[in-house]
Amino acid sequence: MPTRATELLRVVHARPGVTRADAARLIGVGTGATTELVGRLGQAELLAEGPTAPSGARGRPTTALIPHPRGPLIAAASITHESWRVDVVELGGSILATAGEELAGRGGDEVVAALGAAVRRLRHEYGDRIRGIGIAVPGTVSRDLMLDASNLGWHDVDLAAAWPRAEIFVAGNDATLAASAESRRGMAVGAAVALHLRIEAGLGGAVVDGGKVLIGALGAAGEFGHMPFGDPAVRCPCGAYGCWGTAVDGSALARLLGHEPPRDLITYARRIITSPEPEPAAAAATVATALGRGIAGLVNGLDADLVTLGGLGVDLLAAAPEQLLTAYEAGLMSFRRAAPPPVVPALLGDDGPIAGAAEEAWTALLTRLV
Amino acid sequence: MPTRATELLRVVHARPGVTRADAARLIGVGTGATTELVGRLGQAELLAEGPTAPSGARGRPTTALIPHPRGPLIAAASITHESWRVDVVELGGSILATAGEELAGRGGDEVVAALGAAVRRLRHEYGDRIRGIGIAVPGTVSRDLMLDASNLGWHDVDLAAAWPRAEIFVAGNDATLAASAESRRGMAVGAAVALHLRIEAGLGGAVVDGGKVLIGALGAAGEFGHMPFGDPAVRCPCGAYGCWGTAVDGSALARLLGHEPPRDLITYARRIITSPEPEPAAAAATVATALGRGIAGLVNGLDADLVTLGGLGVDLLAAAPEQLLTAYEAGLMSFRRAAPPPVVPALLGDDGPIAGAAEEAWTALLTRLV
DNA sequence: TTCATTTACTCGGATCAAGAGCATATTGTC
DNA sequence: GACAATATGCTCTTGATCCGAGTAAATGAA
Repeated sequence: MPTRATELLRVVHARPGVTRADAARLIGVGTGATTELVGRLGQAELLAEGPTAPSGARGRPTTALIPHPRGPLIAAASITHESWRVDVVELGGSILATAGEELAGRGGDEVVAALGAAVRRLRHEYGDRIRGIGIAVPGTVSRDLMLDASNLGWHDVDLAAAWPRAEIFVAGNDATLAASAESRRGMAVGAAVALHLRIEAGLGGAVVDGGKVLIGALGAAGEFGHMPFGDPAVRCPCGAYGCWGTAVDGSALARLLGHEPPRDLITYARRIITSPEPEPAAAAATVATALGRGIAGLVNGLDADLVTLGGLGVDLLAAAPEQLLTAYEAGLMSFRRAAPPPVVPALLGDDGPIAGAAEEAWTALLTRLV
Repeated sequence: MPTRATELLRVVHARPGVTRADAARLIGVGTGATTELVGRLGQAELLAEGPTAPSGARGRPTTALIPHPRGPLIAAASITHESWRVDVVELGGSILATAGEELAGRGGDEVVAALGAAVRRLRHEYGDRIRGIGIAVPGTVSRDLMLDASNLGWHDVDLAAAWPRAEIFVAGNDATLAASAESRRGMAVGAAVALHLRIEAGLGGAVVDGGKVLIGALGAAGEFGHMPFGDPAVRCPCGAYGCWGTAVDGSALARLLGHEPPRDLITYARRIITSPEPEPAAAAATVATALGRGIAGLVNGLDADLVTLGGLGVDLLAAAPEQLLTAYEAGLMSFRRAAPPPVVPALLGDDGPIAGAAEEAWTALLTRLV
């Protein structure tokens, strides 16, 4: 078991502003130990106590546990297909500062350098309070922090350059990190097994089991877009045939509509999906059906109790809910049909990846703060 | 973190006979703490010390840590499509006693009652040393320990009747538990993400991530047989279409060969797969291809670094390795093809499920032994 | 004002673990 | 056979953490 101090910090991170008495009950310690704990963590400049709104109940009033004004911070960054951003995040997830700009066609190393410069500026401002960084990227990250983002045409981009020798450095796929955020501060709080699917250029996702994101042996778990749920005749850029991703992303819409595959698949797909015209709508419905069927397969295999959708998945669910959910329920094993796991839009939307980067970095940091 | 005592017991369980000095290094304690720990656990009748083979190296010889002769035990049980069995398992996984018999067509409640009687006899023999039970079953187990085994025609069988009010009671699907065993004492030791697939009547499996088996929200994870990798025209008994299971089990062979689906799918399938005749061999090859393709999809999505096969999967791999592995590699994402995760027969074979039941029960027990 | 209720603080004791220093048991060398 | 080298085990001190019992403080209700 982690130490009581770590447990308390975790509780405050998960529920900032929790009352001291509630927190003590949650981690199961007596009032004596709580005094000692809160005192110690206050001395260490990790926690502070603030006033609580009067509860109206009897008894001595308690205080709220909040992040210390000089406490540690995490830099959370996100690179998307069109921009990058860095936030400074305190215990509990609040954002103290932010910076960012458009990619403007720059290459990966340039973008990482710009991001690194922003991190340095923030570290100058906040000093050693910023203890580490989490980065969400639209691609796969190897163990040695090299990024491959085929959609952006980036290969072997060294993420570590954003903050060499950082004490905490976590990087991950945007879909993976969005899933993490969704399970802690989004729709999937409390879900036993949450499945998050994110369609942007291609289909990615992640499984969160008991609050832990499955990262995979190489950090490439969640590439559900490359499961063969699709048309075996369609070749995927990955080299395999029948990949699900080729049936649900912008390239599928272009194929259905006889268009040339556009350069910006995401913007194109969003335009088609939200189009009121019958032909695009039919294509969207076809794609929604393929999405629903595949979701059912994943729910069958992974026994998820909640599915959250991000990116274009949200648009598809909004545009063709009937087709998506019908295909979904038809694909479920019969014993699941009585209570199909809900398929819902992710709560955090486009902030999911950066929020997840903050969560994962904070999780790593919390194990270090005694 | 778990207490040092628990850590030490875990080390001894994982590597019975480990030397005292090695164990101390593994859990990172000094010799002083080790003396105290081993003394305490010896007093508690959990560990004993035995002689070691002379190492030939200089220095004071150390002792081997072994289970205490009066230490706690676990009953591990397994029900298959043709028999049941109970083992008494000590710390470290050694089997002290065993009992079992054929099912002989009996119903689920009768079988559980017979198993329960065997457990009572063993408890009479070993007394309170037997602290709990783990049961592997060929079906799904709900949270309240009701078993559904459609292959045996059993529904709502109350497993708890085998030992009502047991201190430790874990039950699980045979494939899930075999995966657990394989990851601790089989081929998958050390794998980051191990995928285990088991074909018997239908296809089941499990994912082991960092030593932990994914159990799913309802305890039904690993039903990969119901992912739609198969022919969308084939209806699965589960109600969905295109389930992978329908493409790789005995029913697929029967369909390919134009046979009536036999009553005992497992024995039938094994006969077909191992047949030297060209027609059955071709059917087996077709099925092996479908298996390989689906495995690739799972590896892509879950980022496993090892795949172990159990049940008929072993026979298929032996009968048509070429077809299986070709389809497998063709289905992998291109970046994986340089080093495809190995697909190998499970080491524990038919003992996988019962060994997994023992592992899971021991894991549960180890958290309780101070 | 008084009491019930809830929470916070103080202090003694128990447990656990780390580390220094010393003791012990074996192998290898002279 | 004596001694050095090496590896391990034991004792004791110190410190951190945590629990529980008892006491004090702050609030609402009668």
